[in-house]
Amino acid sequence: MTQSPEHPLAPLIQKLEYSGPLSSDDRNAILALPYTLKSFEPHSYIVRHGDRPAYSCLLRSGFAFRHKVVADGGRQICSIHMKGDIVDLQNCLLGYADHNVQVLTHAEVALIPCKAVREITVERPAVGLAMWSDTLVDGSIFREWVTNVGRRQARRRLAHLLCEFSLRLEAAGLGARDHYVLPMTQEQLADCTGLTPVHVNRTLRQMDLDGLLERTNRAVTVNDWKRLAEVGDFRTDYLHLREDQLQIAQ
Amino acid sequence: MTQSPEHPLAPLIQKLEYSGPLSSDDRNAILALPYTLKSFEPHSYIVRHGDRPAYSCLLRSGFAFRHKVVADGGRQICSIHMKGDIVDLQNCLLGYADHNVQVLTHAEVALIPCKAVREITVERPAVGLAMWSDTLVDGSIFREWVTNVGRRQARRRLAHLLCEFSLRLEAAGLGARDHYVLPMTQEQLADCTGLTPVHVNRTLRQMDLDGLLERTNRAVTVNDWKRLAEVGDFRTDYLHLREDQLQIAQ
DNA sequence: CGAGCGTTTGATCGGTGTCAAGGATCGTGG
DNA sequence: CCACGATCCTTGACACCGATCAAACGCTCG
Repeated sequence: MTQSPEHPLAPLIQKLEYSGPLSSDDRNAILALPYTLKSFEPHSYIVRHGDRPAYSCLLRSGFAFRHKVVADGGRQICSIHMKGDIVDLQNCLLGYADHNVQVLTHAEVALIPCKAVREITVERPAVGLAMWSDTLVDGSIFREWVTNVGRRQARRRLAHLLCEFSLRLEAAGLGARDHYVLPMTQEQLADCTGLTPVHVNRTLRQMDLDGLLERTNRAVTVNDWKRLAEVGDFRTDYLHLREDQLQIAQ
Repeated sequence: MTQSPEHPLAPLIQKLEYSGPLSSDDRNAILALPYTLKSFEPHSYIVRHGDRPAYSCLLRSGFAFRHKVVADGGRQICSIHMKGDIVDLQNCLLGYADHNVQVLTHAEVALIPCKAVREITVERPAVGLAMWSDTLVDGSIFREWVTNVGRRQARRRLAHLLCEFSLRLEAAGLGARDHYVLPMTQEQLADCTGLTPVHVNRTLRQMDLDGLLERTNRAVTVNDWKRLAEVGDFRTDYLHLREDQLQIAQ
């Protein structure tokens, strides 16, 4: 994206500008936030259910996911996060973590003190509004996941999930909607969709046979995005992306 | 609750103080927000998917729910709302509604212009933080719903939903956790849990037979709340209620 | 080359959906 | 005060989607 070495907090600006451009004062205030850099090994936890973290984590590279564990040991993944996402913004205001956050791959993170997050929202209301907007988009995505898991059949569910990834990766500049790297195992896909790994395997295989997509290792190639979106009952609106972030007309 | 006639926006203060007390200046600023009163007949829509509303709706009485419709006509309810909830705060910042909001019962609502909502967050940062917190709690509840619908069996799912209602109603001063009025049909419970009405009926009946609860019309009596919480794999933490709002020790 | 992890596949099981019909309750109007 | 219709609840028989169990296969990385 950038030739010059990127400021560690630059992805945050990019993300917060999803809801509209910020003034240069606002951008500078974001870049002036205090932070500590940290990296996480694959599968390690950023936050555990019950923690009372003093920092917010900005994902600078890699992928992370939120999940909860139920009584019988089952796991449900509630969301996937990528570069630019703040994965535990809520802990700053709510005090304790109500779920786990774990990295998928190796990940680079910037830790921003909660206190600084609260302060910037007071001193620069536009930044506060942008963060609030980001939280609202998060909520919108959760609603779509409730719907996906609650009311769609396996095939649609998986297609929907793949469509969501493709657009979010595209918007974040991490891939193209019809060809991208998805660093998730079938077991993790199962935990996103409330299915079992076995059934995810069969369903993906069938979609593959039907020519909907091709899989090589973890790369996904979508042959006909529009068709996949139809199968997945997928609408882009809930992602609340800007027009110019959706490069190809849907 | 109050002897003197309550200010129409008072429930909003009560709700925003879930995350901590506000100063009297902040409270007065809230009460000074412009608003219009409106009532909705049972089953009528407050907001439809795709709308671009200019107002936020504060629920003053009655119940409402958010829902989405999928390709085959199925409906998924994403959340239930009660007195004090702002049911479409997100539209103020995000521009358009990504889902439907419908009332369950007759409901009294106060419409607050989006502009006024944005302004108060700038002028009174503490109010902005409280609204943001409220959005974050919303998100937490959505995550729990994803988990509930994705990874729990029908019996646990329903028990969990009933536990959530009981605590939220108790916190809002609308009932006791072991006895309350739930104005939902079994079809609506099914749409909350991703089940069919028939299966909800059978499952509730079995819970009734097992002595977990008693149902008369729409009133629910919980015989042993702790046991219901166990069946529902229910933890209170995700609701982010204050200690003093949970009257009975869990 | 072997271990470990993830993927693939088959056989069978079970929880929930579907279809269908009857019963209860409640508001409304004669 | 009763009749009626509408809506919701209840129940049974059966079907099916996805879960479970088990085993083999294929990468990839020491």
